[in-house]
Order: sequence, then C-alpha cells, then structure tokens
Amino acid sequence: MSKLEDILKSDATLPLAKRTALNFMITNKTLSENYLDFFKQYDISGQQFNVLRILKGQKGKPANLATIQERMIDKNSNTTRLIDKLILKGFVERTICPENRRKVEIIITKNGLKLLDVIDPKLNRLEEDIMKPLTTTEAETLNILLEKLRG
Amino acid sequence: MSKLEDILKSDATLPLAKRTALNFMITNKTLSENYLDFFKQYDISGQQFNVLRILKGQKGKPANLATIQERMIDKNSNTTRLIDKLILKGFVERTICPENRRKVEIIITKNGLKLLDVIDPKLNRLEEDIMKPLTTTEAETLNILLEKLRG
DNA sequence: GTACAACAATTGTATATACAAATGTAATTA
DNA sequence: TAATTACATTTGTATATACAATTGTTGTAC
Repeated sequence: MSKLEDILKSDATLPLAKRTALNFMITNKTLSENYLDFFKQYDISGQQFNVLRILKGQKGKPANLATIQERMIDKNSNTTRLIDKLILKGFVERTICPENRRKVEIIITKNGLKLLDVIDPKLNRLEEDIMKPLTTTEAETLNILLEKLRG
Repeated sequence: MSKLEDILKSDATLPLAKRTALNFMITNKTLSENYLDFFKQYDISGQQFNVLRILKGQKGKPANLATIQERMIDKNSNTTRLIDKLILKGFVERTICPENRRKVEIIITKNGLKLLDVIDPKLNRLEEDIMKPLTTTEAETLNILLEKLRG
C-alpha cells in the first residue's frame, strides 16, 4: 500500500514535479511518525531533543538563544518556550548573561546529559532501521539528490 | 550554505543513516516553507487546499469525513475543524447525510472550484521550479528511492 | 422492543507553531 | 548625557495538531 498511485487512489498520471513533491511529503509523514513515536516514550519532543544535542555539543560552554536557534534543524519561532519546557523537566538551566544582560546562557544539566546517553544509541538503532530498505549506495545517492534539491 | 556539514556546523562525520535522516528533514523544511509561502497568498493552508482537491476529484459526488481523511496526505486528526474553516470561507458546504444521519456530506462550492482553477496552474509552476535543480532522470531516481524508503 | 455494541463525527484539552508586538538592555550619536 | 537605534529575548494572539472523551445515530442480539 505504499506506492504513490495506491495512496492517492488517482488513475491520472501526475506531472513529474508534482509526483516527486507528493512522494516526498508522504515519505516525510512516515518518517516523522517514526520519530514522534520514538520520542514520545521519553516524554520529549524531537525539537527538545535537538536542543539538548546542541547544548551537549557545546561541551560545557553555555549557549544563548540565538546560537541555539541558528543550529536547530527546524528553526523554531519560539525557542524561549521550548527552553521553558526543558527547564521544567530539569534538563537545562538558564541564567542571564552577566556580560550582556540582554542575552541568556543556557546549559545542559547532568540529567539532560544522562537522558541523551539513554536516547542516543536507541535513536541510532531506529535510524538504521528506518534506512534499512536502502542499500548503502542508494542511501548515498539519496543524500546527494536531497542536497541537490535544496539548490 | 546548503551542505549538511555547513548547516550542522559539526565536523564529526555522522553515521549514514543519521546523515540521511537529517538531510531529509532539512530538505523537508525547505520544501514546506515554499508551500507555506505559496498558499499564504491565497489565505488557505496546504491541508485545506488538499481537501478542496479531493472534493474536486469527487466530481459532484459528495464526500463524507472518513473518505476525505482516508485520502489526505497528512491524515489530519481533526478534519471537522478543517472543514469548518473551508465553510467559513465559502469553499465547501456540509449537510447531514439523509441515508445515515451519522455521516456528513461535503461538497465543494463554485467558489471553491474557482479558487482551484486559479491555484492549480501556479502550483504546478512552483513545483516545476522547486524540482528544477534535478534532471528528469534524477527526479525519477528520487521517486524510486523515496518509495523504497517507505518500505 | 430494550439493551448493548459499533459507527461517524464533534468537542475538549493540551501542546506546538507562526508571526507580530512588547520588554528590557546596550551601543551610537548629536 | 539625552535621545535614538539596534539587539536579544519574551510575551501575546491566532492557528494548527494530537489525542481522548463525548454525542448522537444505527445495527444487532436477546
């Protein structure tokens, strides 16, 4: 049931560009459902995980909001509230930057790091699993095409 | 600035599966921004457009909620309220199905059809434009890989 | 025919997202 | 140094999405 024509229940042949776009969206939906299910068990959203990973990458150095936003895959228009959630869960801490009181300094806590240690290997396995239908060569080709598509 | 390593500002080489997933998500973000911008000028969401297209495909035959949901790309968990919006805008009409009063019958209005006539050719042009970086062969390959990825 | 299960859609609630406006701080300039 | 501009984040508001609970209707079993 995963062929495009079956899904759309349309006999009309679509223009290549539209067909590609639709195929992309459907695949995206499948992928994001996988991620959603995965993160749900840790009571965290994909975005929140992403922020934790960025903060871990800072290796102790605090990050301010602008830096985090810059590095997020899905540049969130409301990172403040995303951080609020992570603070409530005890995964990050936020203080006002003493050199420039307009900025904030955000760091990941011990608990945040512990969560990442649990999630990371399982996420790797999930991703291996998702990509299993593709051979290594096919996956490499897909990467090339995806980058090309972004122009 | 569209290579994955540049975006993530990470020197570490990622496992292929993770790299592919990230690449996919970033490309998805780019694509969906394009669509969002496009539909915004018609004061309609992509989902709402999708529903109108499904209804047009019915060729006058009314559709009930379940049918619409089944055919939606992004199976919405709240199609009722999506239809509410379209009714407010005058693009669809909803009546209770006389044979089975649990069901509803939804049809697209003249105005809805008129909107589609305006949007459709422009959307085709947008999609051509988005896919321009790929040759025909590359787009065909991408389609194959995307379908394969869904398993 | 009454009770009960199944069906189809709607409503409620919590959370997420997009965008604009507002707040508070720092830098610039006259 | 007072006023203005730019900066960094937060807050407000509208809309979108996810999921569970509810409503109203139909079908079925007894």
